[in-house]
Amino acid sequence: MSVRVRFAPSPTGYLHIGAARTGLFNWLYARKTGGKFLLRIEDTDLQRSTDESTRSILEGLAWLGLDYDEALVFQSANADKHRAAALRLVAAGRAYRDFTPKAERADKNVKQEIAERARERAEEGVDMRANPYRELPLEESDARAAAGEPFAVRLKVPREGKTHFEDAVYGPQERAYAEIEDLVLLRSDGHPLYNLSVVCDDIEMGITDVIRGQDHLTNTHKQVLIYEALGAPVPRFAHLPLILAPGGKKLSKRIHGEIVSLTTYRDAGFLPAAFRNFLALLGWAPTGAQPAADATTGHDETQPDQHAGELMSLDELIRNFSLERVHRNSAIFNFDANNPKRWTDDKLLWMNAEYLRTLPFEELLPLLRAELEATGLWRPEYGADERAWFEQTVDVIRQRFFTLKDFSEQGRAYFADDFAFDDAAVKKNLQKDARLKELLPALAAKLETVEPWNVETVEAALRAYADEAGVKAGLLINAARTALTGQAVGPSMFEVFDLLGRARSVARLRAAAHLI
RNA sequence: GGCGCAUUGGUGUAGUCGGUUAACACGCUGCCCUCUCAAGGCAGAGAUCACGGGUUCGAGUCCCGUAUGCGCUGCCA
Repeated sequence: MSVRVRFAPSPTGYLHIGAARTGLFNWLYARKTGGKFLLRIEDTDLQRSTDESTRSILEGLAWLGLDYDEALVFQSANADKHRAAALRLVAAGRAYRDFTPKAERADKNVKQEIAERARERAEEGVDMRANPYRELPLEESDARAAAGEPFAVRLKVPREGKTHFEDAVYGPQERAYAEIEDLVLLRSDGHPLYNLSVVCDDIEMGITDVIRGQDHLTNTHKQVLIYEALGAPVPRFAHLPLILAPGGKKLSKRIHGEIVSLTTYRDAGFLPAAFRNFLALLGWAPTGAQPAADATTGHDETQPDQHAGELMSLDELIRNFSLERVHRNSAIFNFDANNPKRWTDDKLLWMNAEYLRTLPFEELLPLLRAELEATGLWRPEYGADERAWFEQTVDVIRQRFFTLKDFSEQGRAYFADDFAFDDAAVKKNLQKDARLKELLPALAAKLETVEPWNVETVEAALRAYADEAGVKAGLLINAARTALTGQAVGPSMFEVFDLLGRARSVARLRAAAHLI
């Protein structure tokens, strides 16, 4: 049977990077096996689900390039089927109606409350099968339901025995029935609960492999029980290690904020390919990961590489991916909220810069164009008459950029005249030496007559003038860098002169004299 | 509390059936290059493989225990 996997996020906030990683692994597995990758929005918690979240999830997946096969499924649309399934189990004696009034629970310290209750129950040795309605005759149960008495539906978990399944990542798993309560399938208001809905939908969608976060590992036993009660084949399971915050703490939206949202990275100018590559390496590694230089790419499209590097194209990712190589311990997503330079994982930043430097210009262009358009720096000429200039400029400046944002921020001076001057750069390169107030305009005058205008001629002219004025060429070069780009750092200065052209260069040298 | 899972340098990872100096990437330090900053090149610091026992001629690799972290334990998903 061909593989069918699904990614099933709940739309209760933006797309979490951990969820994105789960989506990626599902997608990779589907593409690797020639199977189908389906998408299901688990919006059964109507209180918390929002359309905006759904949009954000869809956008995030599209950004990562994770296209899904077949129609998008909204779990809430299947509630009637889930309800019917629960009632079918009641009729078959695999579940029962529980007429116990619903216990109200303060929504605040749920986790703590649950743990406390579990502890008390364990200490008192409460029998989890002691529900008075568990053995209520079906006729009586039907009658009370027909009379309008509210009820929840619970799965009738056998007293003796255990569930077991083979997890592709965590290996064989077992759990005694005695440790599993008679879980609620249907709330007393008729609302189907998560474990039931998931199983019903996975059955209906023909899911063969359930790949999801490790937080569902122990839930899986309950779901296996539901599959069995429903008489459906149990799929294969693969649970993925969690992604944690520095210190091994849970990575949460509430505590860590934007850092966990996929859209943060898109908006910060990360390249989808780079982010995807980074994400793939969280909890998974190709066989005997080696430096990229040693990659002995066999160029067999279907076989994993002997020694894949860490930088992998989408095709390489697909080719090398396997659930067997997903490991079990959780990964830490490293970042430092108090350090602007380290606001996100170092390796992610490095990887993005690497992609930015090496991506074929054609592939970079649309992303760059979007960034420049968004910041009002794009000019149609860049795609037409000035395309050669644009490409040359981008190739020069991208060598030391980290994100797409750098093109519109540090790189603004290449595309517009209204760029900002970095204070530290002005102090260091312009105000450091008062002579520059005269030297810069004089240099401008010299450059006005240089023919032709290119890297060599400008360099020769500048060095000649430095000699003539009795100053080190470096003084003029560094001052010019700040005068022309507003920055203290950047590409080789003569390249910059060449790219900006005579008119702009000269004008900016003169204008900068006023800053001294 | 119970049950489950995990634990290799700061981070991500490699380490096939246990076999001499624990590998790679990011980050960090220094040097080279140089008009700055990156990139690149070179050199280096950083791990008694969580801890304690055991099995073995020999254990990161197998077994037991402890600690720590995480997950589940809900008429949340």
